[in-house]
Amino acid sequence: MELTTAEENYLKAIYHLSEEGKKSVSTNDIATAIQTKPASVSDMLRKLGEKEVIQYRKYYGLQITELGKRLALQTIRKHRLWEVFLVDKLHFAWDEVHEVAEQLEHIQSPLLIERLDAYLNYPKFDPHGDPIPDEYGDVRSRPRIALNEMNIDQGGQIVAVKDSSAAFLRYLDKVGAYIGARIKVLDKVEFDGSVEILVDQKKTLFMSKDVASNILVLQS
Amino acid sequence: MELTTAEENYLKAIYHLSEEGKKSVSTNDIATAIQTKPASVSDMLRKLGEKEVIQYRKYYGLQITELGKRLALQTIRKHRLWEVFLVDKLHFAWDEVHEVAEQLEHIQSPLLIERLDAYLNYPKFDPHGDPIPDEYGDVRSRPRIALNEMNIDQGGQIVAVKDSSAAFLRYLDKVGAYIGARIKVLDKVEFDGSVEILVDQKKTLFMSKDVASNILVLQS
DNA sequence: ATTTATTTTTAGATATATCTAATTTTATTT
DNA sequence: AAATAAAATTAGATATATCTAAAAATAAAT
Ligand SMILES: [Mn+2]
Ligand SMILES: [Mn+2]
Ligand SMILES: [Mn+2]
Ligand SMILES: [Mn+2]
Repeated sequence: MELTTAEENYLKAIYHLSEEGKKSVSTNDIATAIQTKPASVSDMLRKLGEKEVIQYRKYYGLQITELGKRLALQTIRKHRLWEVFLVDKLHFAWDEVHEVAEQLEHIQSPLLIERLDAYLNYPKFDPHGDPIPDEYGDVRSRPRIALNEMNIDQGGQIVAVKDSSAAFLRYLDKVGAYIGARIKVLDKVEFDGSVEILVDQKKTLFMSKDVASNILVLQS
Repeated sequence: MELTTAEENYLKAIYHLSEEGKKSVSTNDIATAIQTKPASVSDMLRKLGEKEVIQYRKYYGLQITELGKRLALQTIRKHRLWEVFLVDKLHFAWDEVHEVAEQLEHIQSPLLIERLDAYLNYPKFDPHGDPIPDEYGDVRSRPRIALNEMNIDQGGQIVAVKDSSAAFLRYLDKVGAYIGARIKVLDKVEFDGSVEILVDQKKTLFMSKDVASNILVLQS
């Protein structure tokens, strides 16, 4: 069972939406995620249904199948391994890797991925803190909490970001929030949900609720 | 000016055929090289003509333009850099790299190639001894002679192979002929053009004219 | 100089992936 | 419950890339 590049992109989007969104995934959601038109999505859903990577009933949502999950996780694995390569070996910034990994994830060669994984020393997380599935699609996920949901005086370590857009990542670079940083919540503003945190026991940072909600913390 | 993957593959084939074949490149030659049908080639030639990477007159051959050469060399540069990466870093055998490089060469990212080149320490030749064009398309070519055209007692160093097929490369591995090996012609058989050579001053090897003609030597 | 053979191009299909506009189905209001 | 709004699908185009079969142009042979 081989998928085209377009099919892999759709399936990956469907997998991500299924994971987070809980309830059923809508045609419009997919169209938004993948920057295309709903008409194109309908067409593709029919094809993905025929290939049995989703279960699809017209007008009623869809459900990703076990086969679909396995294939999506394979593509995600490739995407994240390439991101590690770009950052660790080619010294890309973490906001520069996404577009390129979006292309590299479609290269077909099991040997390549096996070797790349070994070369990178079997990394468990990508530069944005997202877990890298193993070759069987198993994901070791850590219990993470959004920074805006922590209470005053609670501490932890930044382990991932929800938003991987270049704009957001560059903002984090600028204010000095990075993956691995140890943080503690100093204050929370009831009114707008913004927070004040202490980074690495030396620097205080104010951030809006919007920003904080996109930072994931492993509590200690 | 951006080319599709298919256009890049055609242009690369046309460039290679133009270089070696001397005279004009035929539709059938391209079809053979690229494993497609002449009808498909005709169609593509029209498109490549419109994009001005070749000069095309129906029924009379074609000529690659300066623009076309520049773009072809860019793709060739990418292909060969990836081959070096696969062999040097991921420990692929030299007969395993071609298919994968054929895909990787189409990844669009100037930064990626720039960084990859630096990471590999600006290699000048790929694993098959072929020169890697610089970012401006300049190729430093060495004067090379086919092994079957050398005379008895002449010596040199194997620097490249003409045929990069897995079958041929594995044969060379098996008999112990590799790029970098120092060789000397011990004997030539008039009748069938086969040769006997001394490798690294210790091992003698017999090879047919067909094999010898695909081994390129830098004479000393 | 015709005839024949070869090469190349065109015509017409098929497959993928996308779009706009129209239609259909489901969901929400009144 | 009927009317209206929203979401999803289908119809019909366009663009790329490929194929087979037919036609046209060039090259080779008699
Ligand atoms: Mn992608
Ligand atoms: Mn990532
Ligand atoms: Mn290619
Ligand atoms: Mn090569």
